Amino acid sequence: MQKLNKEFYLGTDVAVLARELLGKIVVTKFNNQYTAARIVETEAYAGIIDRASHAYNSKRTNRTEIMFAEGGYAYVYLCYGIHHMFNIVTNKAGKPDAILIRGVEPLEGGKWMLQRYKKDRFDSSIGRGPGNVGKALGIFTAHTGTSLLSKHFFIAEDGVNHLNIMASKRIGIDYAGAHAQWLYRFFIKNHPQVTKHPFNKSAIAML
DNA sequence: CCAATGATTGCCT
DNA sequence: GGCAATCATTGGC
Repeated sequence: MQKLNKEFYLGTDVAVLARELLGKIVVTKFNNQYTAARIVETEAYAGIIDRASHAYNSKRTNRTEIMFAEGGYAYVYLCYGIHHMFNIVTNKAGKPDAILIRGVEPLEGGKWMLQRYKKDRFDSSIGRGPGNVGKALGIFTAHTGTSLLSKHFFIAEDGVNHLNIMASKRIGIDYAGAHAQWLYRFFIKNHPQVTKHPFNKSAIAML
């Protein structure tokens, strides 16, 4: 399995990168628990010009500081006090783009995932939704700032496969005004680990 | 200092 | 379809 290199993360078009991440594999090996899952849904957040981005208007806080680093780091933040949201920082240093991983298909380490959910059987909710991505893979806010070129936390190339990719508006960002209309959400058509949402119906197929 | 809230989820009726 | 859970971060005082 080939680890994505630094150049990938330095790409300057966050929407293109969000689409390219579909099908790739997130690998974590925390506390000696190996888990891997295929990315099936992403959202792009375009740095300082995007009203939906935490770094909009160059807003720098302790939390968002990692977004301003060069691409290739994890940005993990807590949402609603419960959900650990895993983002991938991209672009050059000073260009705070990020990609939210919203859905993954479990591939390896199912027993660790079940343990994290306190379940004894698999169901399609495991890995579906951004909060569940962190939950399945054991990613917490403490991992923010971790390099994705490290041994225990990285993204890997998957072999070849033709994916049926759809684009839609992003979920849960009504406050972003006109920017909420951008087609910056990408997902694999009809995949069970993709969030169920009305936007799915108006999504556009991509070549 | 302190109140308000969110790139959400899952359980309830 | 409605809504409670739960807390770090944020911004206002």
